[in-house]
Parts: sequence; structure tokens; C-alpha cells
Amino acid sequence: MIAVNGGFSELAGLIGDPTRTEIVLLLMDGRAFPAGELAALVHVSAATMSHHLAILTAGGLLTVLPQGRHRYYQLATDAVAEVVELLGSLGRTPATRDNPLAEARCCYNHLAGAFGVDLRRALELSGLLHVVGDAYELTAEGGCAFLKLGFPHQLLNVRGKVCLDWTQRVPHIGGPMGTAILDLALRQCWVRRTEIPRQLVVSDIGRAVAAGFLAVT
Amino acid sequence: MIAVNGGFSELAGLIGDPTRTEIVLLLMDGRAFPAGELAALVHVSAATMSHHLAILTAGGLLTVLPQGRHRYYQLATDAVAEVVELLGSLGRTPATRDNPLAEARCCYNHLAGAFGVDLRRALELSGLLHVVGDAYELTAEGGCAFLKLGFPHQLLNVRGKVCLDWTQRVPHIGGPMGTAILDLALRQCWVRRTEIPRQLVVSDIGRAVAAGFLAVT
DNA sequence: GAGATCCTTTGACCTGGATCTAAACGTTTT
DNA sequence: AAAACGTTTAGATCCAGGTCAAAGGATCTC
Repeated sequence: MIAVNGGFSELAGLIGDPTRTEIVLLLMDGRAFPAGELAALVHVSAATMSHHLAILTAGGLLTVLPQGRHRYYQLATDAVAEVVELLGSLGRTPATRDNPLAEARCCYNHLAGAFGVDLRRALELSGLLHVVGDAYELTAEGGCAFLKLGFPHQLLNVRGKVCLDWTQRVPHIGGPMGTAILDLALRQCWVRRTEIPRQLVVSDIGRAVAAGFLAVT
Repeated sequence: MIAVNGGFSELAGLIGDPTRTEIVLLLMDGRAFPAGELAALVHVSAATMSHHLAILTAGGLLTVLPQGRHRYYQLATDAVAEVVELLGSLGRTPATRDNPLAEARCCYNHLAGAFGVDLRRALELSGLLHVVGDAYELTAEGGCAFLKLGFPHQLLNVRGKVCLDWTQRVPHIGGPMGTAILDLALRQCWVRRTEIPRQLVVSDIGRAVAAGFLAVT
């Protein structure tokens, strides 16, 4: 094989190994993990983990932030997360509610799943959020409402990427705004993380907030 | 490794092999190919090709239509094509015009690339096409215009899936309507196939037609 | 039917790469 | 400095699986 095809096989080969898949899946919740912790979680030796992390990093899927004697690994871009999301949707019947991940989950570093989609829809219908070009922006009313909820004021003008949810085939809010909203949702206990990496559980508060947005006129 | 992760690694592993990547890439133009022809194109023995085709078929990525002593293989669903498209967009800078595939190409069995996106935009702006729910439909005016161009009348009511172009991050027309439009475009010489599998070249006629749609009020 | 064409299956070969242990490297703490 | 901790590198092992030649079906042509 002389010339490589467009890098497809290399890229797919990166995720093609079961151990590397586990790594990427763990990292899909957007947080950075040190190598040793990943090794323990995936049940391989530290050496093996280091090996795979090097491969994934060289392949551009991961970035590493050295901090002291730890080296924290995380997904390189949200594009990586999107590919993984989409890959996960293949083979599955779309929008299966049997999977708790369909209800609410992290997609890289923002809210996805039914709750993420519902939230976006509620915000848009109530006029708190609108699409400008290919990005989401808060409206003036949206800014006021979010400030009251504890949204950091320096992030009010941040934009959100339109991100497709592959279990539902419907857009939700990604990008910087998505990250800020996930932060807010975690701090305000709209959702909480579970022991399963990407999975989130929606609290009663979360449901009430989403419903509340719809009540705004 | 006892329990499989969500089937991610299996799926990625399918495309992870260079030979299988070539196969899938060839099949991305939506047509079905007999096993022998694929073997010749990819430069492997018939035995090897048969082996890989069996794997891809078992994995759900391909389907096979036996016709006489030939067995024609093709992509199983358009979801497969989407994943491959998205995979291809990783690692690349988005919207690179250096790649002829960005100008116009087949995405499974419909038009993609800049031309596909432009066409969709022109049709939508001129009121010939509109979005109903999550699908495209021709308007009454659109139906008339398409009939004059040779569009088969029995397909006028067919719907198109909203399909994202990953080199551009902008939607174009997929689904049954997308297939019908690609057929039309090929018959009317708006575009023609090249020796490179998925690549299409836009003719002057094609450009004129796209411009013409914009002129409609 | 006999022969040709197309595809798959079988069996054997061989390489790539995943994995581990052990040792080296770098950082922080004492 | 020395010890403790986290990570990477080196070396060795071992197996999955990609590959091809040869044989076996299946289907068409004459």
C-alpha cells in the first residue's frame, strides 16, 4: 500500500482498537484524565495505556496537558466527539429510550440527549435564544433570564455551535455556550453526573427549569 | 475483554483496515459493484476481496444483491455514508477547495459538495423548495419547474432528507429526492462522473441551471 | 451436459501490533 | 539528596487477522 487513502483507515484504525475505544469513550464527557487513572479504569497496565495515548495523540484525536508529574489527556476538538457520537448512532435504532444515555448525556463538553434537545427547543420557542448565521446567541431577554439563574455575565455574549444529536437527529447547543450551559446545569443541579462516564441524570429542578423557559413569553 | 463496548470498536474496526476503507470509499458513489470488479480496483486477489466483503456485510455496512453469477455489493444505508463523510472531514481543514471532491461529489446516492449545497440554497431561496418538518419538499412552483426540466412526474411528491455536508457544514438534499435529483443532474449533464469514484464535475449547463433557479421569483 | 466465468471457502503463511515486565526518566515531596 | 510517585521507553512474547494459492460451488453459455 503506497499512497494512503485520505487518512480514513488511519483515523478509523485509531478508534478501531477496543482499548482505544474505551479511552475515547471515557474522554467523551469532556474532562481530562491522567494516564494512570485511565489505565486503572480500562484495566490495562500503565505501559499499555501510555502506548495507546501516544498513538491517539499522534493521530490528533487527543491533546495532553502536563501538570506536575501528571499528564492530563483529553479530546482534541469537538469534531472528534461528533464523529464518535455519530459512530455510536450507527447500528443502533435511532432514539431508543431504553438507553439512559439517550435521556441526557455529555457530548464532549456540552449537554446532549433528549434533555439537551428539549432545553434548546424551549429556549428558542420562548425567544430567549435565536440563531444568527450558523450559531446560537442569547437574546436580550435570554441574557436577563440567564443572569438571574447564575450564568456568568462575562459569558453572556458567547456563541453556541449548532450541534446535531445523533440519537434524535435534532440540533442542540454546542460550542462555548454549550460548555457554559453545562457548567451552569451542573452547578445548579439541573443534572448530575453518574458513575457511568458520559451519562447524566436530570433532576426535578432541571425539568422545572426547562418547563419554566417554555412559560416565558 | 468480556462485554463489548457499545459496538464502537467493531464498527470502527470494520473501516479501520486500509483495504476495507478503499472498498467503502468506492461504494460511496452509491452504485453497486460486483466483487470481481472491486478486487481489480483495489488490487487484491478475489479471495481477499470476498473475505472483506463478507466481513463488511456481516457488520451491516454493506448489502449484497445476487444477480446471476454476479454478486453486487453496495452500502447498506445512507447512515453509513454519513459516517464515512464525517470521518473524512476529520483531520482536514473544513471547506478546502484544493480538493476537487469539495466542489461536487456523490454522497451515497445524492449530490453533495459545493454544488449540492448551492443548488439546495438556490432552490430554497427561489421558493421552489421548502422544509416541512425535517424533510424537503418541492413547492407547487418547484414541481412545475422540475417537470419542464425532465424530472419524472411520479417522483414529484417524494421527500428529501436534510443531509449535512461535512466539508461545508451546511445542509443539502438527501433521501429519495436527492437520489432523483442526482439522476436528473446526470441525465441532463449538469454534472458528469469522472474516473475518480465519487467525484463529479459540474458542466456549464449545471452552473447555468443553478443560476437560473436563483432568477426565478 | 461440457466448459467457462464468477465468487466463496479452505488452509497455510506471515506480519503487525497489543500486551506485559522491567528499567529509565522526570517531577514532587521529605 | 533521597525517596516516592507518575509516566514513558525498551525488550520480548504472542496472537489476531490480512493475504494468497488452490479447491469447491454456483451460474451462465454453447
